[in-house]
Amino acid sequence: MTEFQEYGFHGANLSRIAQRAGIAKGTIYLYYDSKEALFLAAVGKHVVSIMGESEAQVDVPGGTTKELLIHFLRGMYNRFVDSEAQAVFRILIAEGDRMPEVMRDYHAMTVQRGTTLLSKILERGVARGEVRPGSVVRMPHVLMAPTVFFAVHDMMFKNVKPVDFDSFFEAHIDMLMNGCLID
Amino acid sequence: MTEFQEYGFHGANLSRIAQRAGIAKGTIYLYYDSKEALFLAAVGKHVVSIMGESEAQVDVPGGTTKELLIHFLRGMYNRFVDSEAQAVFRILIAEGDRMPEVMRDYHAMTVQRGTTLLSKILERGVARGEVRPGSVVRMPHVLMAPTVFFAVHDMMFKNVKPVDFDSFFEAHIDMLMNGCLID
DNA sequence: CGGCATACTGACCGCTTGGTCATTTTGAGG
DNA sequence: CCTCAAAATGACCAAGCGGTCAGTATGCCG
Repeated sequence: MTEFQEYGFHGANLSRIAQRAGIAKGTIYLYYDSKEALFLAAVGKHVVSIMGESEAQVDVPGGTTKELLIHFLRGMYNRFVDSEAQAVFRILIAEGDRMPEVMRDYHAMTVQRGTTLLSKILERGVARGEVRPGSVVRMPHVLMAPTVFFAVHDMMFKNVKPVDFDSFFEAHIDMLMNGCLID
Repeated sequence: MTEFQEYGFHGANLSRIAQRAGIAKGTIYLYYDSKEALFLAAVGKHVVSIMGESEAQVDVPGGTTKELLIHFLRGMYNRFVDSEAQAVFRILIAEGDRMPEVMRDYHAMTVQRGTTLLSKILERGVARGEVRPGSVVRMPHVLMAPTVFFAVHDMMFKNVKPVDFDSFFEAHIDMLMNGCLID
């Protein structure tokens, strides 16, 4: 995965992968038919592992909607800050077109799952009178958008001008709770 | 650019690039020293062109803060929906590490410029009593995060489960204006 | 210890491709 | 129509890499 992330699919070198793994190049072919098969296996494995963590998130504790949202979003940030998850994310942005079925899985494990859970939290919040019904409830994607932004910004500009996580998270929560305009 | 976007740096093929350009492979080397030089030139040119458009955005018309924000954000979405801008964005995510100085330029032309302008709008809004001061004003990144999310989602999942732009934009504006919680 | 199957190795092969350069084409000026 | 310099060409080369396979190491069992 590291090799693929650093060099991309074409740039990745099987001799180097073998070296990193502490085995000989030929050994790879005892377990995988081709470079592509190895690549798909590596990506697929990590997509599954993300699903596992996401699954655990579904068991949210009781509490106010605000608490639930903070808990859920913090979990998302944690997952994205993880460098292996970021490696998968990055490589799927770059080379996802070559593997539509992996992209379907990835979508199901990330966006689909995330919006589903957010919808549950929000609808529960509407029922409790804690959440204002409206377009945000119908499009929960916008609530997790800053998470993705942070991950992308981190990948691209970590060495140019990093963004402080705590301030960003605070602003994220502040925005989704109150907005920034006075009506 | 198209070739690099489709195959990545390593996967891009100079014969094919020449063919697309309607010239012979050798001709490339009359103008560029190497594949890398060609790549950097292509990316650099598009980074500059994005700067140009961004520059134009600085001339915001007068109006309420809400109007200014909508105008500014709509401009950002338009820029990101453009397929060439997306190609540059995608390739910089994938291969930005190999060209730190390009990344610095790109950061200046996008995030830096965007946050600077947003800050101006917000501070003006605070002065006019239209904007609630707080962490969002200090971290305007979160206001443009959904734009980046939309672009990334579009790149990755266009063929899996596209998101309707109008609904998304509406939710974005709704969130930044009002938040979604009732306090 | 010996026999044997399984796992592993890395030198090797053939193909692809970045890069070169002797040769050809172009077109401006006389 | 000729000359000649600048531009363009594409066959060619060398290097690198995905993939193979004959040979070697390992370790279980009788």
